[in-house]
Amino acid sequence: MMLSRASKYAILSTLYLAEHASENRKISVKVIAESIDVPSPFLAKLFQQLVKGKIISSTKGPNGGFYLTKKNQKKNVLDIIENIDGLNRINECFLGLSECDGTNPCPVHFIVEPFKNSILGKFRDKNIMEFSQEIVSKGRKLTIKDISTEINS
Amino acid sequence: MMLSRASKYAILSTLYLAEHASENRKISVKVIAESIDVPSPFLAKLFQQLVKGKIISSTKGPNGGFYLTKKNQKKNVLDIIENIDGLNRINECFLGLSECDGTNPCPVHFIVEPFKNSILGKFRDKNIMEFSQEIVSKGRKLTIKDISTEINS
DNA sequence: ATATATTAAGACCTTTTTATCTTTTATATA
DNA sequence: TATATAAAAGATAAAAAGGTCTTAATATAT
Repeated sequence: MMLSRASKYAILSTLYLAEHASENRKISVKVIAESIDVPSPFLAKLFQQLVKGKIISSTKGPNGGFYLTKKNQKKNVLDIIENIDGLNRINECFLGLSECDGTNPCPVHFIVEPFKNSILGKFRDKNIMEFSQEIVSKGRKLTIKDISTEINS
Repeated sequence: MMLSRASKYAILSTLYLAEHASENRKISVKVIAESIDVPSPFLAKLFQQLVKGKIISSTKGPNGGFYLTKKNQKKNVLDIIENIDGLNRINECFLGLSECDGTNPCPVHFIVEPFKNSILGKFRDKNIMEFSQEIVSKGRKLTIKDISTEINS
């Protein structure tokens, strides 16, 4: 019931593309990596995979970079998670039981299950673009930059 | 917002002790490891740490093993998690944002937060013994044994 | 055409987590 | 008191996750 760091990076970066990139304003890994403070070679790998999965698009060369086509914009956050982590990970029992369901539930099953449905709904019901627009309209900042570490540097 | 495998093992094994062990019926790592299908040397390490953390107790030698004292029984599941994973891990933002709270929430903050409170409550409000009794009274089996893998072996 | 900017691909490294093995120590009991 | 049994301690190994680097391919602008 949790995302890998890779998935988190992928989600944040794809949402960044949704907000800032377009077919004629492609953005390079380097720029995104710096904006949301993610290691850029690692993000490059993830983006490669997302391109293969047809969740984002890319072109090489000058003024190249990553962006979302109309089709890409219809994908949702769960597609990103599925592409990077697979669906098993997010569906595993919170306490690690192999057989955990309504008939043989773990002690927290009936707390976890509604949450899982709710968050999976959130990740499925809006497409990337709608999801992004909601974030923008509410003025939210999505960054993993740690302010306290900046003070130390 | 997730438990390590180590924490899961520790929780299940401690609950096993709560149900099956007592001061005059100590149980060895080997027996527990087999019952709930956890690697026994790994569990031995975890138990060492839980003993140091005064969450479970042990005695060496013949008829030795692990068990819970009255004091141990008053500990709760969150104490186990804290001892093995620390509390940071379970408190991290679901999407990995460094600053995620009510004022600058991530897109799923208001879904995750109630869940987190609810599950932390569950892990804190009952002590180990009460938690275990609830499981037993409901006839639940806590195992990570995978039935499908047993067919293959 | 050529130079350049950028992704693609894949090998490689590091850290963390999970798991194992070996030796030492404590203790019950015969 | 000797012996067997079980945990404690710590060294080591394997696997997974996270991260880096180098080279190749390719699209674009000039």
